Order: sequence, then structure tokens, then C-alpha cells
Amino acid sequence: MGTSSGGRRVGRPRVVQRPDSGLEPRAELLAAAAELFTTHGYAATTTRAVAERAGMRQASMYHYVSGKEELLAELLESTVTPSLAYARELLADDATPAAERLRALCRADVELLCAGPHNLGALYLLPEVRAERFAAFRAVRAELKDAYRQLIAASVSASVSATASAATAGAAGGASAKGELELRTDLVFGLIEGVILVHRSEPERPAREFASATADAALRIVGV
Amino acid sequence: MGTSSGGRRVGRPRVVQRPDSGLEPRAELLAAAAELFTTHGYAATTTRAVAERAGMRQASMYHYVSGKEELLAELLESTVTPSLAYARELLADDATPAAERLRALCRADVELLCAGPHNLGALYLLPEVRAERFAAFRAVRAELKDAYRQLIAASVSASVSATASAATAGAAGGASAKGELELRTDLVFGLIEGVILVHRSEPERPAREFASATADAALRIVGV
DNA sequence: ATTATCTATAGATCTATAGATAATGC
DNA sequence: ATTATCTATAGATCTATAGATAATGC
Repeated sequence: MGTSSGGRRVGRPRVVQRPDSGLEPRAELLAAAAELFTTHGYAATTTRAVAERAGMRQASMYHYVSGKEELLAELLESTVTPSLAYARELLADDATPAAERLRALCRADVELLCAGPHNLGALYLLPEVRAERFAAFRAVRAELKDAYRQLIAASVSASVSATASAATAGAAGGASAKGELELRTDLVFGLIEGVILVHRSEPERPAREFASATADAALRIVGV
Repeated sequence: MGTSSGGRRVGRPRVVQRPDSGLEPRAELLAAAAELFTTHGYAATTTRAVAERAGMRQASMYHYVSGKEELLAELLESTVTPSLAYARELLADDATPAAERLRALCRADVELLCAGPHNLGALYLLPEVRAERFAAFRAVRAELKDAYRQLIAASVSASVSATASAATAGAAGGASAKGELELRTDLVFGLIEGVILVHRSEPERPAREFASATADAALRIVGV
């Protein structure tokens, strides 16, 4: 295990020595890529910049990853996987009211992405993500969105059957019930995403509070 | 005037002739840049790609613009300027209730950006926009956000004084009144931005309806 | 012997300029 | 003469590979 600090390392020494970050070289590369991709963009970030920030020369990076794409793929998945795992737990928990579970998912999602050192949420929007290479990530994300959809549907139907006030549901006739659900899902998903982006401008606000306020806003949008 | 179609044009003919688009060369370049920047990203778009899509050779582009940056700057300003103009009108109109004006601004903003052929809203998020070169754009955008802030403040105070139900205002003690306003503004602004991005996935939904639904959602977030 | 790193570089770009060319205008 | 375009290209990258090197391990 102890490859990190301590004993001398195998292999030719790095030309520029730095205070041991405690991270494995691959993790150092990922951290460097996260910072550079979010601040300068993916296409504008060179392999040299990533490697050098991770403390090694450009060519040495290829000992650990196949190139920039692999770094992006891994970063993308690392942002969405924890949210999805939590979403699955929530979907399975049929003891808690749906609205409460929806609230919990919104909070967790915003907090996870706002609390990290970089704005990894912004990576979702890179045009490069549409490439075939990142299909796996897009699938995971679609599954997360579907979890939102299910929780919203359950929240709405619980609210309607409880209060019988169909007025809250807006123009939900019944014919366009599916369209209504799709619309609410897009509004909530848009809020979550947009709010994460806006947060970057005001990073001094505690992520915890902000996530909680966003979750409240999401429930108000859904109308429960 | 009639430089567009009709009579023969001055100068060496283009090597690849195309059905006259009716646009001036500079406008053709802007349209090409809009498409490429939004689909492939700014850094990943080459001057060659822009020029060729506009029907001219790479070098000819420099006859009209100084480079990619100028194209981006112009596209950015063209997306935010109409919204800001409308926001100023609304701020001046003290005959209409604030909540109604806020609703109108949200609608217009979403509709303007969703109705266009490309997702110009996504350009806001390019990391390159943080560069000094685009300070003018960022200033315009900050002014637009301030218009939101003012309309939200006016909506809330009208609502509170009318119904005296301070409960709607959430945890608005009074000490953190400014923080509350800032929070609501970020939530609404985040919703507007996020929703524009989400819309791209489902472009078959009419922009008009979607904008209207978003405006309703914004008012529910604000709590009026 | 194995490993992690290095230096060097070929090949493929991409930008922006220089200078030529093929139209119209007068 | 003026204009819009073209071709050609210098200079500056950037990526990914080849092969050398300087450690540790046995």
C-alpha cells in the first residue's frame, strides 16, 4: 500500500520535486485535470498543462492514462455516481413520503457538487460530452434524471389524493399528464443544474444552506 | 444597400459558390460561429471551420473580423442585449405590479434564448468568457441580474405588505434580509439559466409554453 | 530486472500574415 | 483603382511515440 509517502520510490526521480501531496500519480493527474478543465475548459487544456500541474513532464502522463479523454470520462462519472447511488436508495425507501425523498435528493445533489473544490457540475455542459466516448456517463445521468421523474410523480400524486386540490397541478388535464410530468422534471432538473453553476459566483455562501434552499425551491416548483 | 443578393459582387469570386443565403459575409460568419461554438465548443472550433461554413476560405475571414474572439464577443452581446433592454422597460413601468413584471422578464428571457436556432445560452458558460476581453459582456449580464434582483425585491415587499403573511417569506428575519434577497435572486437566475440548457434536450416542446411555465416556476420560488 | 520517469521529436495541426488574382467601377 | 477573395506559408503550437536513464529490488 504505502506507495504514497514514506520510503523512496522506484523509477527515475521526477525532475521537479514537490512536497508530497499524498496522492497517487493518477489521482494527482485527475485533480489537476479537474482544476484545469473547470477553469480553462476541456479543449483549451493541454496535456502538458495537466501533467506539469501534477508534477510530471507531459510525456509521463501517458504512463497512467491514455490521454485527456480518459481523464474527463473519469471525472464525469465521479460526479454523478454518488448522486445516483443515493437516488436508488431513496427510490427503494417506500416508508418515507415521496416529497421528503425528493427534497433529500435535491439537497444531496446540490451539496455534492457545490462542496467540492472545483465546479465539476460545469463539466456536464461541455460540448465534448456528446461524443460517443462518453455515452456511459450520459446513461448514468439519464438514470439520475429518471429518479427525479419518479420522485416527482409520486410526490404529485400523493399531494393530489391528499388535498384533492387539483388546482395546484396547474393545467394538468389528464390527457397531457405525461407532458406535465416531463415539464416539472425539466424545471426541477434545470433548477438544480443552473443553481450549481450560479453558486460559483458566490462561493462564500455555505453549500449546506444553499442546497437546502434549493431543495425548498424545487418542492415549490413541483407544487407540493 | 442591395449588397445581399441581385447584382454581381465586387472582388475575386469565391472558390466555392453556394445558394445566396441573403446574409452579409460578416453575418454569415456570425451564424457559422454560433452553430459551431454551441455544438463543438469555442476552443475546439477552428477559424477554418467557421470560415468554410460561411462559404469562404480560412484566410478570408480576417477581412471581416480580427479572429474568433471578436465573433464570440459579438454573439454574447447579441444574446443578452435584448433581454436587458426589455428589463429596463419593465423597471421603468411602475404602473404594473412587480410580480407581473418579473413574470414577463422571465418569459422573455427564456423565450429569446430557447427560440433561436442554436443554444446561445450555453455560451455564457464557456470558461473563456471570464477573460478580460469579455468584461463588457459580463457587465451587461450583471446589470440584467440586477434587474431581476430589483423586481424580486419589489414583488416580495408588495406581497408581504398585502397579505401580511410573513410565513411565505421563509426565514426572512430582517437581519438577513439582504442575504435572503440574494438567495432568491440566485435561485431564480439559476432556474432561468438551467432551464435554457435543459431545453436543448427536448427541443420539440414549444418555446412559448416552456417559457411561460418557467416564469410560473420562478414566481413560486420567490413565493408570491 | 523492473519501474517511473525523462528527453527528443515526428507528424499533425492551427493562426495570422504576405502577396497574388479576378472581379467591378470609373 | 478598388475590392474581395484566393493561395501559400512561417511560426507556433500540441499529441503521442521512441528510446534513454536513474532509481529500487533481488
